[in-house]
Amino acid sequence: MSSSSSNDGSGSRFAELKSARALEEEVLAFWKDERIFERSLRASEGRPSFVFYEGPPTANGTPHNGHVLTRVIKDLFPRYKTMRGYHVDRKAGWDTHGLPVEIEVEKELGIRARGADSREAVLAYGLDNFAQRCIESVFKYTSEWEELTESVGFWVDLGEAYVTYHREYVESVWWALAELYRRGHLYQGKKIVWWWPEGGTALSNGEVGEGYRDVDDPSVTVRFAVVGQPDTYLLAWTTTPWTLPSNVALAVGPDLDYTFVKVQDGDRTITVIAAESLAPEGDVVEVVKGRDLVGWTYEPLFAPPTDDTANVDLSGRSYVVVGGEHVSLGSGTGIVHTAPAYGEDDFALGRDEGLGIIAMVGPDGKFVASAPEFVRGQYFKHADKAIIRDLKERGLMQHSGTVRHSYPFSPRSKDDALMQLARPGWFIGTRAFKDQALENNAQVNWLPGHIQDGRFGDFLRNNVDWALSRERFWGTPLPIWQCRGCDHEDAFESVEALEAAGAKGFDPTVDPHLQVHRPWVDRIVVPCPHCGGQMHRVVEVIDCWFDSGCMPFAQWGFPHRGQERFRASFPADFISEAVDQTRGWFYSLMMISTLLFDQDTCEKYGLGDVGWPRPYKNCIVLGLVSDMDGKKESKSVGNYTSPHLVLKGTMRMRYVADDSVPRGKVGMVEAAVRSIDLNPKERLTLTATEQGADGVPLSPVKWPHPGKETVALNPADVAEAGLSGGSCWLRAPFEPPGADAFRWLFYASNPPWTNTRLSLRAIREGARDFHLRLGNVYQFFSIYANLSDFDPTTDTISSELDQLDRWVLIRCDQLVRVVTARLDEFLIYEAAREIRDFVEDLSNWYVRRSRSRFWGDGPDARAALQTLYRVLCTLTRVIAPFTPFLAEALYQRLEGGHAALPSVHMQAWPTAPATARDADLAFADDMALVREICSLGLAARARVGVKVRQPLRAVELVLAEPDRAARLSGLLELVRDELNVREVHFSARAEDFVSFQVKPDYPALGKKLGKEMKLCASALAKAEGAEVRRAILSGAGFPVELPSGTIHLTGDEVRLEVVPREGFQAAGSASVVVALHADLDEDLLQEGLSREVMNRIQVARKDLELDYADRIVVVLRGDDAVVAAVERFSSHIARETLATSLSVGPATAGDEGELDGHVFHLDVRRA
RNA sequence: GGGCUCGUAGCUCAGCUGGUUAGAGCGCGCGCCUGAUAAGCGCGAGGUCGGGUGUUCAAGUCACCCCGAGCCCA
Repeated sequence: MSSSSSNDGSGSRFAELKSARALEEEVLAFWKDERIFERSLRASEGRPSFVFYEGPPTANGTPHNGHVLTRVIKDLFPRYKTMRGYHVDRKAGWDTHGLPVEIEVEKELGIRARGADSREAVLAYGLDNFAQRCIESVFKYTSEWEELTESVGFWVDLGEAYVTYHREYVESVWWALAELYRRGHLYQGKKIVWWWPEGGTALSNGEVGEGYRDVDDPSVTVRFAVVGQPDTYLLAWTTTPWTLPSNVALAVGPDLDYTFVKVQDGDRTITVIAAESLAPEGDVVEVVKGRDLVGWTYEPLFAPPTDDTANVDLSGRSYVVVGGEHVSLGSGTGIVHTAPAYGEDDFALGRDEGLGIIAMVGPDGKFVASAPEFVRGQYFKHADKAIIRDLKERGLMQHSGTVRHSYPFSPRSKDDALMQLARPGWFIGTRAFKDQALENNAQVNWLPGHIQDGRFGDFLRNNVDWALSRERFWGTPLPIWQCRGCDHEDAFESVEALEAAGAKGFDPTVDPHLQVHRPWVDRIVVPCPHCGGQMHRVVEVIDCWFDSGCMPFAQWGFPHRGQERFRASFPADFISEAVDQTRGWFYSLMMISTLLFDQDTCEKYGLGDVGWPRPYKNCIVLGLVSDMDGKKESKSVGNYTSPHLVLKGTMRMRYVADDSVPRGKVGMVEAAVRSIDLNPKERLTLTATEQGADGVPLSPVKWPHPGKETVALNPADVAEAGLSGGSCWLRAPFEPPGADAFRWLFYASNPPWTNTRLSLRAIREGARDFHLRLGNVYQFFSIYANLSDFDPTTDTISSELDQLDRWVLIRCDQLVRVVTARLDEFLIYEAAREIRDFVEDLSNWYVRRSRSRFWGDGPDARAALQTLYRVLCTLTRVIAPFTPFLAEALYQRLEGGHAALPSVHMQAWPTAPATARDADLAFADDMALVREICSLGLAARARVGVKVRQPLRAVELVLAEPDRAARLSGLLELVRDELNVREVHFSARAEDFVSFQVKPDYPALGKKLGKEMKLCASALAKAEGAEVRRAILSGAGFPVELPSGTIHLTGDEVRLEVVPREGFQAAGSASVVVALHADLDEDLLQEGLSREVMNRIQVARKDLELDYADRIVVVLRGDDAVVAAVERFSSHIARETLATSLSVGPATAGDEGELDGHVFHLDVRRA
């Protein structure tokens, strides 16, 4: 591209803009060939840096529209800040560890059988091989990610990407862990976790959150027989009967009221105890406080286990009533069944109250050997029924039913229910740092602001220690080695540290990245410095959120290497991810940096005084991408707009052949049909390959969801398109909107933190508003610039500016000023709207009103070209961060031939005076009023019913503020032209056809008058408007009687408005009334007729498909009126229509044409 | 069940610290323009600002309650 593009065969300096797709391909090729991204980075080296952190996505799934959103938001600020003179490193990253990867591999290996113990299967497969497969899987979709990244124009350094499984990265994470260990923040403990028995692992909060689903579970109220009080029972409620055999206590609220109620149970009467408000119907015997029950004991429901398969520890108290603050009256009976092995509150209570513990269900999800015989060996979820039956038979069941509630399942295997389980594991003591984290949080600039005290602050305030360890395989290994001989243990921060401690067992034949992973790392043993025994690594790997939270330093391998890079890039100025990362990356980043980079560490590594916030200063929290109806987009639901369709106009789908689909139709879910939004005549084209030329035209039709990324087709259409193998291509019947339009939707349709309703339709609509309009302006410019050989390097702008030129330049300055301010505040949406409004003004007022100026060849035409050129050049820079392709294409066309820098993205951001001059502001106001006048004038014309082509004698303007008239005088020519009237004047007899209304200026008077405001308003309403106006204009002020005395209203305290009186051809707003003189005389009619003739000639020009500059020869005939009109305006007509000759004569016999009721014949040909 | 966000025209959304004809774009209807033309422009019709109760001279805007949606958490 570059300068050669200005010479693309047409010989024109300013080349045409292509379709979005062609243009984007052109620009991508240019960026690649000229290595523009690299050069922009190199060119900005040494400048102050603006630090951006890329949150690593995981590449083992295909990218979707949510990723497009994050990528385009992330791209905007680095581009902007680069133009503003900063150096912005953009190091890509990949998240490569964790359960999702393991699951994917297990699926591939076919060992992901439901309910089976996948741990055993993985171990049987061999961890060496498994790890290899994980590495391969991690980058399974890399090419798709890279392609999408590139095609939406996200400039990020993929070549230098950090990868969380790389040895350098792992060693940084090890360092962080070793630091925490040394400071005592990393400890081994026991904790209730959500446990996935089939997977043999605990799940993180995030993972658990994904798996919640509404299900029907048992809802049972059980009787616990009170010791020493025959036929008296405590009632406790649970939805997990399988935990009842592990019950060791009942919890009551000490301050709650409990009643003893006599109820009938078959043929006996028993007494049951429950919270007063939740007790069953019956005779109330007694009411006591919860604390009165504390210490009571009861019969175990089931015989206590006799061996230790259940990890029984009944050394503490058991089968006893205890007080618990967590007991509420929200549901149940106010008495809480407590099984410390299987619940978080229960566990905490057990710890605080010194309760025993029974774990009748093992980590494999099955009842242990010491469990009651009838459930022994059963899967926990399957045991509920047997337990309920047993309790019923023994008369211990007060009530049993079912309840619908949400319960978590494995997010990776939808049928595997999770259970809570007390597990040993490693934790980070984050709770002790809660206050520091909150302090840190308080300094972050969150967008939107409510995240700070809302979602994120809330999470921090309820902080619990970070359950770090995972009993899995593919993750950063916990770098802790324990001695088997004594209890010595230590944490190692690197391979080097291990070696220094005399570690043995490294396998030099294996890839260095794998050496720091299981199983190889497990083979490394360290001699124990105390007993001379051997230290082995603990088995756990860590939560992969910890990996990503380390990225500020781990991406550079800090502190083992890259110290300089890290120092220069900590903390970040800007990060952004979607709201679902609040408890994910945003949290892990902040917590790790809060803990790790205290003053000592900062001093040690020369980081200086980092302080708060760290590690990010500004964070845009993005909303989700949803379908047209606000439902979360989902490939498996089918309400999904393919990014490929947006970018390339095609999409690859799977298909099912179904003969109930009519021929010529393609079945997809309703939301998808509406998203594509074809009009009734348009069809998608079905082909076997992406480039397939021929194809079968199909119209989308609503269909029950055929499956993930799948459409339903009639078998005959399948055959006709020659499909095989289950996949097909669908092509849209229009030019794809492209990356810029895609980006623009995310910037301009709503603020980024609100959910974006995505559809192809919405993208195309947005593009019309902005791209098409701007493209048209450029096209207009290029036509006339090329025609008149405009040369921006030599043409100079005249010192005396035309009014429109002056106006558009003021507007352009204002645009720069406002967009700069908004972007500095990270307000993308507001900036985008400003741009859109400017483009509207440029096209619809500047260009449209200036059109005739471009036709000539004199100084005014040059001035117009030069002005428009300057505006376009500025605008190109302003839009560069938003729509980088269009901006680059425009830049190359406008400046490519002579620019000092090869790309707009290397250019400096435009500058404008910090504040506008008062005169300019006033001028902009005046122009706004002129536009209002034109709008009202056109409304009045429409009411009168005369076409705009017919000139009218005059308009009269009445301003609410008459002193503005003088300032408008220079702009009235615009009004005259736009409204097609011969004269424009300010009415001398305003009061004849306008009445004045006076209203109080509420903001001004409200504060002053308070309660008297209403009285004042009604007094003004009753007063004669014209009189008030005179009083105010005279300076005396208008007197109003109020209880507190008489006040004189000044011009600042009232608002004068004008209203047209009945009977005039007028339209008005509060500030101006525009009245038309709509009477037509012969003279006006004749001119109108001549305009009709001109119109016919122009239409004929168009029919002949002439070029803009082609000359014509015109022969026309008509009746007397036509001849007279044409003769009178012949030179004008000839000039306007580029006619070299214009002959007119009387109509002859054969003439049948007609013009406004006149006989008319026209003949136009190229001169 | 808890937290956060949101509910303004048929659709997508603006509406600043409360201030008096509640705006825009799209869509729709009518019309205009014709040297940006498979473009451009104008006008118009559409809203009891989710519902209710308060505070205030004044509420789309503030408070409380209710209804509905989305997300997060449990």
